[in-house]
Amino acid sequence: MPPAPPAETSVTARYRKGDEARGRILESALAAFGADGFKGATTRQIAEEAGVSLPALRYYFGGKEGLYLACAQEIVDRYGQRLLSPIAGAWTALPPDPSPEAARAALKTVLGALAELLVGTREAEVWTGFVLREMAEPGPAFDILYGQVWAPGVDLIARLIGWILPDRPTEAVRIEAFLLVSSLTSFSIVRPVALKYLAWSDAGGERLAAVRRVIDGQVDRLSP
Amino acid sequence: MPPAPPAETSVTARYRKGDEARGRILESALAAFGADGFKGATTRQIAEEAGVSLPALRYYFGGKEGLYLACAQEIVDRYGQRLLSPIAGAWTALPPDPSPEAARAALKTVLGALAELLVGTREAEVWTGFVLREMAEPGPAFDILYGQVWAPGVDLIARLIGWILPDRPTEAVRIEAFLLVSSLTSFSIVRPVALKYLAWSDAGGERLAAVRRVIDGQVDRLSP
DNA sequence: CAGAATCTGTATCGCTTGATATGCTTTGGG
DNA sequence: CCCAAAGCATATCAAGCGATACAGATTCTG
Repeated sequence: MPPAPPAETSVTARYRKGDEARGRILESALAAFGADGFKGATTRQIAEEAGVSLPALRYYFGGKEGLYLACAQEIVDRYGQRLLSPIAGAWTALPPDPSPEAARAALKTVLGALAELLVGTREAEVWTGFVLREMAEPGPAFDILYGQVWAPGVDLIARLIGWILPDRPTEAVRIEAFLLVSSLTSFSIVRPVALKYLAWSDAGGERLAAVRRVIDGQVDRLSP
Repeated sequence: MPPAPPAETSVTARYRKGDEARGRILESALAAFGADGFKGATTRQIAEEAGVSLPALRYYFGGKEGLYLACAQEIVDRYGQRLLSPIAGAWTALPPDPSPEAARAALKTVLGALAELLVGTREAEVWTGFVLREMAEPGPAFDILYGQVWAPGVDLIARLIGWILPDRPTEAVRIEAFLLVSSLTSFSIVRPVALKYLAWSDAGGERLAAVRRVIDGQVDRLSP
């Protein structure tokens, strides 16, 4: 039996050095799994990039699969919050039973934040690949990623659309929300294609603004 | 040296049995690469599922990478044609310098065919995974897939949108086309998520019709 | 039917993978 | 200062990987 892997969180501040190593392993594991998938990524590559030896992975995470699940949890904790907070912010700023105009403005805010994260920076590339793989072919981390990242995000957007289009059937609203979010994630997932097709060298600044204008136009045209 | 892998195409009808085996290998390789990626898929698994022995892969395709490239070519030949033909059909039926109304109708036809392939059937699931991986992280098959499947498809759709919105800047039109196509591909790529979120057991019949109505609505609302 | 070309299966090689046994070093509380 | 807990590295294992040497079976041609 392994020497009892440390508990989930450091109870009494613990040893510093260990937590740092743990963080580095998680970081390189996220990149590796996101780029190559569970089977494609190798523990040796992850360990080397994190600057630790191979058995350290087992020490901290119990093994490759434990590391994979820890990555999923890390995405939920870190990026999920980064993603959901602007949504929740726009949400709470909304009056109860808001007008279509108020909902439209909130939707623009939310999608703008999403576009900034997914289109404007490469920050999200690390974990969109991870999430996408799990969504395309459900594995051990599907439930946690779907339930705590994907579904809440799309669902809140669907509700906003529902307020803009009160007469539209719920199913049509949900399809609209699904398509909207999916199209934005593509900018992160197949970024090389987007850049090549649009002849961009990057997707920040004026380019991001152009995407936001297109999205805002789609929101403006959301009408019965 | 290997015993001279057979030429690209059977010059004089050749032996039958060999071509059949070749086809079976290609089929299971498409599924395996699409599901697990290049590194994740194993030659043994491909061979077993195709009902051939391991060295047959080397005999017909030279090795794992040759098989991968042959899969890309197969996608271009088979599905690329299946995808591009309705687009090209709607294209040639269009008068030169068409009116916004004619372009709008053509766009609906094209997107409807695309939706039927990507949303309505699981036929595309095999190769959308393959294409997506290559687009997300360019490998040896990127150029052929981008140049002969992705770019032509999106480009033709962008031109149709350009005719609907003649005053819109080219870049905005291209972004719109990119987002439109990307959103549809999501139905094939992350099908499990789409089905779960919409509480569907499948995406045929009335469900496909619902998606097409939403897309048609988006096309109808394409206006300056 | 003979012989060459084409196809297929067995066995194995060298390598990489994830896992792990074992012992040394570092850390921080008493 | 001491020692138990925590962190870490070397070395190695069994399993699975892609590739391939080689002999046998099959198929078409003349």
